[in-house]
Amino acid sequence: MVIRAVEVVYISGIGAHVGEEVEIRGWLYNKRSSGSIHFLIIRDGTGFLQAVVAREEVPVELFETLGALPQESSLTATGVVREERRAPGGFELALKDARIIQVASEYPISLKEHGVDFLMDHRHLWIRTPRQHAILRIRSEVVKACRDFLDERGFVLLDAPILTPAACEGTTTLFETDYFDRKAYLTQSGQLYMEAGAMAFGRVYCFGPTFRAEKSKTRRHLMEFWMIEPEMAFYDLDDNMKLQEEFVSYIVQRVLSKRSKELVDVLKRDVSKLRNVEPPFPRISYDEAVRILRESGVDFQWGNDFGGGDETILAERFDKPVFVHRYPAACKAFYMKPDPDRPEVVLSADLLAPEGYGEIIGGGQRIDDLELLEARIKEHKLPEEAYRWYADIRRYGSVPHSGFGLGIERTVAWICGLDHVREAIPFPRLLNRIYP
RNA sequence: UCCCUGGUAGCUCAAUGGUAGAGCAACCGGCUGUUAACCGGUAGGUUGCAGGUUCGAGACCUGCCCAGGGAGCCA
Repeated sequence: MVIRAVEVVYISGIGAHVGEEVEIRGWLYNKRSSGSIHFLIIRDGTGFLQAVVAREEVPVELFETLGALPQESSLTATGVVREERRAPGGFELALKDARIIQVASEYPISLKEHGVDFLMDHRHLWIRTPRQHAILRIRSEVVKACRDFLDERGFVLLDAPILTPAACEGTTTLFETDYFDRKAYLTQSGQLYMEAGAMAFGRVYCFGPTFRAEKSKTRRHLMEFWMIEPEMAFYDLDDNMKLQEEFVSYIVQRVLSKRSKELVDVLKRDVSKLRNVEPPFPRISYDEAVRILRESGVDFQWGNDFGGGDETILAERFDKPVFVHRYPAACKAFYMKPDPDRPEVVLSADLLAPEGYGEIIGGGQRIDDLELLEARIKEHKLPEEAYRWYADIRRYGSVPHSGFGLGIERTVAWICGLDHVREAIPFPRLLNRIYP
């Protein structure tokens, strides 16, 4: 049994150990020196702490070793915690002893500015910095909030497969792979499987990566992104939107209450724009959206889908996320239920985030009539055999049902105020970029 | 696939068609409260690649490669 002389603590909880001798374990983030006194900034994953090394208080060899230690070297340090106004964070460690675990090679990421390409090539190291910590911690909180919200309401997590036999929506380009001499595709949505799940469990959701082989090159696109997709039996379009606004509000308020430090201190986010994200959200129809665009001087043809610029114009009209419902059927996937009052539009709703972050949710009520679904599968020239199980859902106890998919990275980018979704995921897959 | 912008030291960037430079990082030295510490010094270059124009090209022209932003498509 190892007997430790001092308690090992994490920097995040250092304030509870003032006056005590503790050990911290981590990496050298930065150091400064005045000749006879070194200031080591040590990070341990939970935070950053300044350790003070005074020449007269440690052995000469240790003083010199620490003074020459390269950035990101790993070490343990022991000393007494004290409050100190001059130290970043308000506390510091009066270092008594340290053990170097590894002397790092020359570290590529300096504390000065770097370009995006360079940082992306070093993403595995970039995630060690405070800004990336803030973003990725918020991502972690967003995911937890999503799951807590649904779990508390009795939803069942039902994981969807990633390898699929055919396109879910038949529109976007899929990544193809070999499945023992047959073709298989990386999923672009778990929704179809969730519809089966909703008929089994009532309310379900899946959460996982989805893949789109589109050659998109914008700040809103990733080839691989994470989506949470709830699906509810006996929900119509209005029930669906009501759930969504509660869901999104819950996520935003959770991040505001648990991660405001990251949001405000590190990311400098203007949180006043997030505070009023509470139900209800405004709802406009596709027709109204077209009217708004035309009033704004956009030459927009009824029947087209909105572009990124159009979405920004619409979202700018409101200080909350806004629903755009009842799109033309031609814009949407084959399984969307037509509006009984106007068959040329479907009972879909997209949720547009404010401040130009675009569509964060796409969803709608699904076709529950077997004949109509089969007709749509034919119209879209989809392989009927592959969709046989999907049609079965309408064959055995069909009920009205709805669902939606929320894109995690776009949601995180919006909440954090990022200018690109690539920072909202630990290791982004971008067009022409699959390293690291 | 298309449009726009860019590619110079490890990194971030300068350089009227006329001797390729600075800051940071590295290395050597100095400094007892630093805050992306600071001060002095050393070293560091096939200017993305291939052609062309010119007495002379990092700069101008052509092609290609790579990256960034946007369009289309989407969450």
